[in-house]
Amino acid sequence: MRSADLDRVRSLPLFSVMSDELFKTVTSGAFLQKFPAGTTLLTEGDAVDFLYVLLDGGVELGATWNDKETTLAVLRPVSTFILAAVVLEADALMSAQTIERSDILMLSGEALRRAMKEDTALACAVAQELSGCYRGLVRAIKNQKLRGGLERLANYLITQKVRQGGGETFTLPHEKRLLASVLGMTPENLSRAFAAIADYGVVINGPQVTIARPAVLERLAKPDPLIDNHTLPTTAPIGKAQRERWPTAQTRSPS
Amino acid sequence: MRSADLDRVRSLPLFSVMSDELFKTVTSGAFLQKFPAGTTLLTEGDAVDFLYVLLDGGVELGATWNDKETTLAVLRPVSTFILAAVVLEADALMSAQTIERSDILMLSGEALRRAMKEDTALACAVAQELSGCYRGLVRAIKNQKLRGGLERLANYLITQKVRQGGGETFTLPHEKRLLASVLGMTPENLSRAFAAIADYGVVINGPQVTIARPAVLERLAKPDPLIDNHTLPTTAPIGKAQRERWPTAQTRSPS
DNA sequence: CTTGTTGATTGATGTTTATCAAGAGGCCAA
DNA sequence: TTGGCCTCTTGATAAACATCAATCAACAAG
Repeated sequence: MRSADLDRVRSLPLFSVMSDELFKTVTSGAFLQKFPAGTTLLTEGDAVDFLYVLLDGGVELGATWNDKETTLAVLRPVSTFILAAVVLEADALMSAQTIERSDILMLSGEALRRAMKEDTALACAVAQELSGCYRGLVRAIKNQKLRGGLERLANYLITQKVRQGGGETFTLPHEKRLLASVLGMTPENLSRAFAAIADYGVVINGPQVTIARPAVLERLAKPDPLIDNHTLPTTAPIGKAQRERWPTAQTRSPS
Repeated sequence: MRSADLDRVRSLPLFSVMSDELFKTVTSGAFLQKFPAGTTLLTEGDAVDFLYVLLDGGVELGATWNDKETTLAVLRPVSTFILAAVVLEADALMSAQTIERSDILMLSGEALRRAMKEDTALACAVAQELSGCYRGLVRAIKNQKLRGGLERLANYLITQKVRQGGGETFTLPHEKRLLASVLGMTPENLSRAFAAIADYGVVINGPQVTIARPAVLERLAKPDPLIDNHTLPTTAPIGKAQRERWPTAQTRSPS
């Protein structure tokens, strides 16, 4: 494994607190793998043997029931995933699939669990990471249960705008098909929602989105810090271990 | 505080791993309070200074946006809540309100955070608890995004039946008004759903529910271990630290 | 007993969302 | 270039869900 990749892992809050030797122990049995787009890394119900770390590319976490499918999160580097299942040694509740060619580091779950028992700082870091993930899910449920489709889209656009620097125009990071699944609607309905949101000063041009009248859009979206996590274009790797961290909200590739 | 209450706290997975002295330290600054029904313990956005432990009664965790309200979970004894906010020293994302007269133990969040740093076993227990909570939320989102209202009700009824011993008839644990909020629908719609589910062999009589033809109801509900957590009428306090623990799924009053 | 309150139910109606179907445009490989 | 495939879009229709209004039963307070 390239040392640059190791450094990126090391800079994650989870691993930055570990001693060098423990880090070596945990990563010794690890391997880095490259996957093409569309690869299923994990299917819901599978036993989970590894903690995954997305170093490059993109991963969708999804779930299925009764021939319906939905997306729970889209991950960008650098993110860990299925930490909760690793901690509990439980089966996965979500499936994971690459959406682009991706570099993924796989760490032995067993080794991580052992390391937690020996290193309080690591165990605390895991607890903090899980807390951040938990709060991200609380936000997601509130978003889903309290808002309608158009409102979810409006808030999504505002969040994207902030995360991409706050400029008037930005680019949708995924296919609209996938976005629809994230937002909990059908692709057809997302199309109509995009058409409807034009009335609020949003201009769509393929993947390019321009928010012409932010004030008008905000009056529709009513963004709320208790639901939307706008705070993530921070440049520093980690301000404090305080900040809420949820997969989809992870620090962008730091370099 | 009564020693019986302390014992109940001690038997929680979170606290059973602590040494006696550490447990004393953490609980020394704690106080037990009795609240009448309908008391707001915490409003979303509030700073969180305490870890709460519900010893008796019931608590609703809810959230609000734009004059709409929804229930994220209903807790029964013995349950802890807002652990994630305590770990991150963050503001609450949910409100907490008693739904009955309740006994609630409040532990200093500060003390708990300090204890985590000193006791690996505690930090690991917190990580496991949070993992369980996280997975509970994953289940909740899947339930919400993948199923329709009638399906959610059907699965709720099956879950209640199992948790109450599996008999043909059982009692709804809350007002229907609250149940509707948990299931993500209006009270009116829940009423209609109850009427509709009669076709599947479910007889409603006030709060009494009889599932006359379980097989028929299951064909509608299609319960799935990756969404529904049926496994909780266990008598033992804790089988292993393995079992998934989510507030609403907490061990019932042990005595 | 009467009154007021609250939760539950039912009906009528409108909105939101899903489904089915069709077509436009881009992209890749033969 | 052509044909096939995919995404996105649009329209027509149906199902699901919310809202508004009214009624009823249960219950507590006067």
